[in-house]
Amino acid sequence: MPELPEVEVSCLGIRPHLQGQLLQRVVVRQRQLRWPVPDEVMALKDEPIQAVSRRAKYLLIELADGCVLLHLGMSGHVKVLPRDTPAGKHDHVDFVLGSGQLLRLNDTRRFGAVLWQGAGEAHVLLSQLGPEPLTEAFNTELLWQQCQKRSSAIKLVLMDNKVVVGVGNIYANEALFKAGILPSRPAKSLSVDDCERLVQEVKHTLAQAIAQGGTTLRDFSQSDGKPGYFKQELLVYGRGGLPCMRCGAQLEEIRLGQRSTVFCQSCQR
DNA sequence: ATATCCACCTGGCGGC
DNA sequence: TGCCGCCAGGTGGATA
Repeated sequence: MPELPEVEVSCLGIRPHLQGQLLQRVVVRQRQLRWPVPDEVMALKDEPIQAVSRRAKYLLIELADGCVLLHLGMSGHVKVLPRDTPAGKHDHVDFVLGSGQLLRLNDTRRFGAVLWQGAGEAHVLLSQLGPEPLTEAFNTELLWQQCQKRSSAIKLVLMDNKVVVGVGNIYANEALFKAGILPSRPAKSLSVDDCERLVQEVKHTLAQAIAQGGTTLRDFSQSDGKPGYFKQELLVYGRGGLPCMRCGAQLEEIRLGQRSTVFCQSCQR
């Protein structure tokens, strides 16, 4: 479920419920996520929440002495619920708020994580990350320079979070299709023009998905806001073997870096 | 440094 | 129905 747009929409959704509230305590039912939930987080007591933000696919809950980092992995999601809501399967962690509500992390596959970053420190997992895709820091020049250094397929470069964060498998497929670039093209072979189109389509696709998610996933305090998502907008992802929406040719499906990759032989070069 | 592959975990689906 | 293999939105880490 979570690519960058879902994380951003989650961030926007939970922020009004968390910001300015007291984080009274943290209830951990399953400590073993991708890494064990750190002691510092387990021990939190009556900490005012100063802000809620996002970096890459991490949600940041900012406190006075540091920051709780949440990563949703492949199957995680967060919800704001009344405090007395019974916990169900895979409801691993609750952040109990002074408002009478709680923020609940549910993660079936447990690839997600809860981490701690002390005030003034940069968590090692965050310190190596590339620019945010929706900022000016991610631009044609940067992508082109990164591509010059790489012999691997452009799709892999696009999904490398040292190059740019937040471009997962769905949106890599989509953006490459819209930019008319074959996913398997060696990154080195991209022209400045190719990079310009690609940067533009990455930004456009992510922004559009956020806008859609924002309309379907508005209320995080309800039991479920499971989105109609962005699914109806997908042009290639999940459509291998089906006709290209643009030219009608049969879409190809291959594996690239062990990830499913779909493209149109005639629309992408 | 870079590229490749594996691992982590649960559940849903198609095929037999 | 039941069992089996395969696949899934991520990404750190081991290995060559």
